[in-house]
Amino acid sequence: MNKKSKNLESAVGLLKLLSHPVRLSILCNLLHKGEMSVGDIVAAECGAAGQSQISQFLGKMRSEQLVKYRKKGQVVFYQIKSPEAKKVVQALYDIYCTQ
Amino acid sequence: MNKKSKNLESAVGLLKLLSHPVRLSILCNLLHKGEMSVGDIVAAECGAAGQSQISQFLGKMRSEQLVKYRKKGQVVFYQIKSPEAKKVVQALYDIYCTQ
DNA sequence: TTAGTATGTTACAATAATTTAATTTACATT
DNA sequence: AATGTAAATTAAATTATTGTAACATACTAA
Repeated sequence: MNKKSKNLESAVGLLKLLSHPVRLSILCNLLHKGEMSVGDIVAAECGAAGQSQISQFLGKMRSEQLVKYRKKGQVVFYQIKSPEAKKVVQALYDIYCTQ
Repeated sequence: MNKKSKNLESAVGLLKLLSHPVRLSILCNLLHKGEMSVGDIVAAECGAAGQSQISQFLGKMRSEQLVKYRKKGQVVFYQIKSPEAKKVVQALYDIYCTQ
């Protein structure tokens, strides 16, 4: 696989993970708050997704190295791990959420 | 629908269109060349997608206002129309294609 | 130990996206 | 008119994503 294809696939891999309103919203919240517990993440989505779906999304983003977590007691805190994800989410925020 | 949801949906709409290696590659080429004929676009993909699929992708991106076209004889030239798309593709290029 | 709370996992139905081939339309050339 | 070329359309099969419910695990507190 040449370099161009690898870059494309990396970018597309990230874009696919960002291409869901709940996942993007979670990442946007994490970007601005730094760290959130799963409970806070679920609450912040205001019913747009249930606990199970959000846990699945977090699991996927974790397995793709987009986010990392730490556990304190029974509470799990997530934050964004990927610098590329941070940059793209910030760019989207600048484009769509500042007027 | 509140403003946050609208912003999210707009961003996700764009991201979904960018989330395919051939579509992203087309947009990246258009960004840097300014304008390309469908024939040139198909050729630039080097077999990664056929004429039919590329035409379908262009049709979708046209209907979503991401690109615009002009016709000269039987040749159709495309260019990027959406400023948001330009910004995000450029951001991805900066992140993944400069070292 | 029992019960409660936080989070994760599994399985499956529903929906959407992708791929491919065949066909069609529009224009150009002989 | 007949042929060739550029691009678009349609349709069908395949594959991927999403949404939902039920269940499981891990920790906490009574």
